[in-house]
Amino acid sequence: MSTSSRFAVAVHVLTLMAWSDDEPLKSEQVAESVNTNPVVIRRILCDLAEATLVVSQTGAMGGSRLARRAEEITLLDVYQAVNCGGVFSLHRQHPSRHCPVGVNIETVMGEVLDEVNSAVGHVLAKITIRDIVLRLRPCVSAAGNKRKS
Amino acid sequence: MSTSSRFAVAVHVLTLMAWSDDEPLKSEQVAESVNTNPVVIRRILCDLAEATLVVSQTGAMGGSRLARRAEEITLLDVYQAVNCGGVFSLHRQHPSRHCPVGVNIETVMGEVLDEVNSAVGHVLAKITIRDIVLRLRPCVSAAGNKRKS
DNA sequence: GGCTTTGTAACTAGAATGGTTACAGATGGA
DNA sequence: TCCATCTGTAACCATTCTAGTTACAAAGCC
Repeated sequence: MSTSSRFAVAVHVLTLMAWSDDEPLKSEQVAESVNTNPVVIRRILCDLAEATLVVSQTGAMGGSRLARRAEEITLLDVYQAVNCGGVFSLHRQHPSRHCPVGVNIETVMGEVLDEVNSAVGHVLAKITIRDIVLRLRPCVSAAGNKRKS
Repeated sequence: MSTSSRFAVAVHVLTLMAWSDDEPLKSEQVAESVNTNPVVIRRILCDLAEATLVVSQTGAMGGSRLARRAEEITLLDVYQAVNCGGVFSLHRQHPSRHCPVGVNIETVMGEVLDEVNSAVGHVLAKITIRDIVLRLRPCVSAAGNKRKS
């Protein structure tokens, strides 16, 4: 019943960069949009940089920008970059080896976990950061239309 | 990067009951196979009972058994019964409402979360406790063959 | 009535998450 | 060359979650 919000924030960050069209963003600007601390953002940016999804530059006038085009970054790339573990966890303690169920349940549930994770990956691989930007725009235009009426 | 093992344990428990063919199991017996404390098991059994997947009886000679046949309990039933939350979490703090991305990213990521959760459900709905028992047996026979050679 | 077992509350230890401060190192510009 | 700026990262803290544990009331069989 607990997962981290790192994935959602990472997508948010990349979407901001796609939105801001190649202009480097400072961690403080991003933090303001996400409503958190700049260090939290920089930690996530480090993960994204390791996966070559963003490029960061230190120093004055530095910041981070996308390392690829928005349509070439899938949510699966992001999911793997921030390494949020699997959908569920296996047993903490190994079950009894003297029980016919206990001795093999970990293997079987491991297979189930693989199937589930694979299904998640399949969904995420079909969605790119560009798609997220496009899904965002209708909301923005709707707001614009409201003002007009 | 953290989920609970409640789902894996719940499947383990139900599989034990399917294996033991309608003979009521005490929480202490189950705890021995899972290698944990009986109270941990009883807590999970309460969730499973609320979802009418098991029936428990207090008192001497009490215990728990399946409320339906093993082939009529899917892993999706179990997943929902132990309510392990979704695959990932949305933002802890709401993003800035003054940013065109921040103001709508929660909605969009909520939709993505729904898609992913739905894919997980689709996989889990196809696997029953009976299937888990069947997946277990080859391992057991393999162990038997080893002793024979 | 007495023994057994579940249901549940209360407390604890340990881990994970995110927030915060602090600072070294890189970078660009005056 | 010096300074202001920004990232990368360590260290620490508060909060939350998980599961382990003890304890006990209530239910149910013999």
